[in-house]
Amino acid sequence: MDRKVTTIQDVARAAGVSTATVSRTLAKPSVVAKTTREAVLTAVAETGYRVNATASNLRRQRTGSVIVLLPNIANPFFAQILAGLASVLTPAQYGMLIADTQSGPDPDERLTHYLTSGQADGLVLLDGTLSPEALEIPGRPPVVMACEWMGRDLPSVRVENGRGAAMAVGHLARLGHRAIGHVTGPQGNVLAETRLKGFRGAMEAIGLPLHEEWILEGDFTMDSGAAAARAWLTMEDRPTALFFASDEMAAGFMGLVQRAGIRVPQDLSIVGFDNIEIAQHLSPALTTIRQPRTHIGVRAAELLLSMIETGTRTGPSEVIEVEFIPGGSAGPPPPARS
Amino acid sequence: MDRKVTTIQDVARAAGVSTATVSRTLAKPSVVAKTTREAVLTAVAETGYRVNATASNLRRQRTGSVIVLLPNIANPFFAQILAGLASVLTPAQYGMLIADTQSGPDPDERLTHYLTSGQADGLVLLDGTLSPEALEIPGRPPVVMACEWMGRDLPSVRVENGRGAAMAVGHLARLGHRAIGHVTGPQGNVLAETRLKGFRGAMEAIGLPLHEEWILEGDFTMDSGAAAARAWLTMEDRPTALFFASDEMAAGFMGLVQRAGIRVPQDLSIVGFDNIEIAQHLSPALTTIRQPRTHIGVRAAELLLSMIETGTRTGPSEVIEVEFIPGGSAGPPPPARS
DNA sequence: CCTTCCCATGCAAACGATTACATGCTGGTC
DNA sequence: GACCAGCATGTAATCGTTTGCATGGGAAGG
Repeated sequence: MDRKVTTIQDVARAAGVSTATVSRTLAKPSVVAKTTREAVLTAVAETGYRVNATASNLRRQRTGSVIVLLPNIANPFFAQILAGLASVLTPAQYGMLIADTQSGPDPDERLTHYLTSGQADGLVLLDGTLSPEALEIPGRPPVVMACEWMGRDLPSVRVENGRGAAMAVGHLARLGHRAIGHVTGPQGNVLAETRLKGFRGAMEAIGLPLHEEWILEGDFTMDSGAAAARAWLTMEDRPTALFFASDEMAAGFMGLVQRAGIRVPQDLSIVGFDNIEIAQHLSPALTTIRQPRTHIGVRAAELLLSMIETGTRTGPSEVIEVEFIPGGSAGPPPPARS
Repeated sequence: MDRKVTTIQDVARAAGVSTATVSRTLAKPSVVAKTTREAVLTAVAETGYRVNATASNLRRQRTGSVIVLLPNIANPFFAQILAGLASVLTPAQYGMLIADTQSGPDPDERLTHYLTSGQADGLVLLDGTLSPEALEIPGRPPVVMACEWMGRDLPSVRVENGRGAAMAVGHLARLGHRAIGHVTGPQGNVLAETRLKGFRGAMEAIGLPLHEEWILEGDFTMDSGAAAARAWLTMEDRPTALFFASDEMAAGFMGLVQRAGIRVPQDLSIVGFDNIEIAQHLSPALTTIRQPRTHIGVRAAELLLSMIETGTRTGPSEVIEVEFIPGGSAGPPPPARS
């Protein structure tokens, strides 16, 4: 029966029309007469015809898919952004191709590869550590960055990172903390740097002393949060509160210091960033800054689709609001010793 | 310059050969003479030619991509499996298309769609709740299931779920627990049912009493773990230990009972399943059963690729070992009251 | 020197759709 | 009745590759 795939020719024969009419019936039903339209649709149903996407794409000079390039697929942080992207791309009939920049030897080379391979009509870039030069390819498809950003001409969708940091510091200061530290993201990462700058700015604005040794470097992972915890435990003069550039680091830190007998928030206050799912299920629940990741994905996808449709290479960037999420991990500082 | 894309014709002209030779040079370099091969490669480099994947796929009757169909993209549990899949598919020059079954109205319809749309050469299925009938499509591409399974003819890659449950129960029993409960995954899920069966089997084998009211239903999420915690807190006769069908539920449960003043493991012992990243960063670290998710993804991808290459629709299933991960969340039961 | 064979290459037909352009028909207007 | 407009449909070129078959030339063997 269905041994060979049915083509548009088969449908045309069955309906007694030309292939052109079949194609038109499926693409713009309004231009064909009602009777023929019905005949064609019946023939389609009978033969079980499905249009061959590859052939269609070849003729229409498009691919029908979008590549999402992220630093590391295994990082659950991106899962929700992917969900947001998919919720827009799927209804718009675009496939979502996932690739990461870490698995190969040269991340920039991967980007170039995907930009020139013609495998996609557009690209969503979630890795801000790539070099902007890799994007300077004539005739490349449109690119949108999400979460991170670089250069000024590349459209991006991101949150108010600096303001989030300021909200965290402000909250801790209002609780009475004066000795506030920060655990950063990886050096060279624009998110990490912006949050650090936001932290410094807020400390200065409030008039709190800034101890450079209270700024610990992390890389957004739980393990690096735990490493920061080990460093904090050995400090002679410890900050009474810490703002983390990511919830993952905050969680890794909190777990380790709790196992070392430190009480949160009685001995130490903690504020994270992102509001990942586990945050509210920790004990105590994590006080954090919410970053609406699904929404970021949605907006990035919408932006990219509009660029694909209009053929633009550049577009407006969008900055999305953050929200303060109170938890139990931040409280008043312990009474001063000595 | 690069206004129009360069085609194989341009390269052929530049190298002074036919398009056939160019194609052969790129596909099987061994069949063309050394001198011509070099001339072609030079021309390719000069013109910046990239083969048009769509045209190539059309001619070769393939798509060069694989669809991964999962219940919910936002679930971080799948992120590591995706990483495993990608680590095999990318080097093999296959694109990885991601789609979920939840976003549309009818999950089965989505599966049918992807099986018939001819958008992929193969499909990795991570959702075992779909009906097997949806797979009975003549001429469909090969399908491999990962983590879950259904039917007997569909190849799958999964872990020893029953054995993992038995390991958990055995550990708790050796610590002295006799009152052991279980929080299950969602009804109808094959993983949930197998782990539940493993739990019942182990309890019986060891000779421990089974209280049906100590078997709480969850759905693998942290929220459902928290809900189970609320139920446990209201129980008059509480189990002293709980085995959870997922780490997420265990984490959600532990957070809530800890905030209610319960001490883990002094008052209650907890064992999870999966060994998600957060497990070892909780306080106490979660005792759990490790499921090597990256490896599952790797094996599933390898299996699928071999099926694509050989044109088989069926293949061997594979069951991967689990590993007991000791943590701090399981300890001896509290001394009996009254 | 003549076969025979094989190797490297070219020719041209697919792959399956879309769409600009041509055509034929219907119906309205003067 | 002639003419024109406009609509529905058909014809055929095209998208960029891959690959079965044909071809030509050189080497090897007699």
